[in-house]
Amino acid sequence: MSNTKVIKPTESELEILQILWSKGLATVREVHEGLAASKDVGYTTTLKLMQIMNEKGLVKRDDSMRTHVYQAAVNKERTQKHLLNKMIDSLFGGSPTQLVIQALGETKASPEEIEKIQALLNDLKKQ
Amino acid sequence: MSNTKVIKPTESELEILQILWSKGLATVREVHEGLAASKDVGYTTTLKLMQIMNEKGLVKRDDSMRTHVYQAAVNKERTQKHLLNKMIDSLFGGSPTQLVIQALGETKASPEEIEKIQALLNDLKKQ
DNA sequence: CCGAATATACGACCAATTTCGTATAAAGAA
DNA sequence: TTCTTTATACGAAATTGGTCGTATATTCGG
Repeated sequence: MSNTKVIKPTESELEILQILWSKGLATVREVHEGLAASKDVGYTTTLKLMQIMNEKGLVKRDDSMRTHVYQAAVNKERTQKHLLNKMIDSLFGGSPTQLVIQALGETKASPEEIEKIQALLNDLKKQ
Repeated sequence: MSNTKVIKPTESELEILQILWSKGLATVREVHEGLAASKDVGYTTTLKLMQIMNEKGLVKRDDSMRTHVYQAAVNKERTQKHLLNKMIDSLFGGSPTQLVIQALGETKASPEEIEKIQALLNDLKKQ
């Protein structure tokens, strides 16, 4: 009953999910305006993409009104985690540590953020 | 003169690069056997892929012998970093910290590895 | 009521990726 | 030498992701 499906959004789908995750509910027009802010794309392209995402189960929609209202159907953290794990496996030989080291290597992380991570690490060591 | 090229290997190309990075030098047959261990694929498919990668400059090959010998032409760390940054942008709102937190969240990192990361963080804080 | 604006549906196209069949040449075994 | 195995080259089908045009319906302003 839970979400054991394979999550594999494409690049474009991820962009749309980003917007839906931040907005919660959104119409195609709203999502499209979000996309159009950073790239050049036609309205029907966005529409089609979202229709396909609906078929795939990546989003849900309320089509009881003429203007459909969409929302993400996949959990943000779970999706992040899933893709992250894929990358860890395929690029970092299964070692999350290697990935973390690379990610921190050239980072612009602020001191506060660094301390947040340190706190997390201390917790991890304890158990 | 240096490697400012856009690195964008596909999924399959990444699998092949993994093998080349670990082996250093390898023939198509060797790479193919590596791939075939985990997925079902024909020999000529692997061959074709590697030929294309050669054209793209992702690998180099020595074809002075009948059996060509390949090696990766792109740097492993640079490739990792590049793809990591892409993921940070597209999935974690540009925050490497968020990615790190997710990656550490459910990790199987050993105490030694955690300390390695902590040492790195201390260095980062200093400068 | 009528025309413009705005919505969804849907088919079709294009480019990139992946797949493999087949041709051909070289090497090895008998 | 002759048959089998093992290489590479190459063409082409199949798939997938992304793009958009066009048809059609609904809503809205005047």
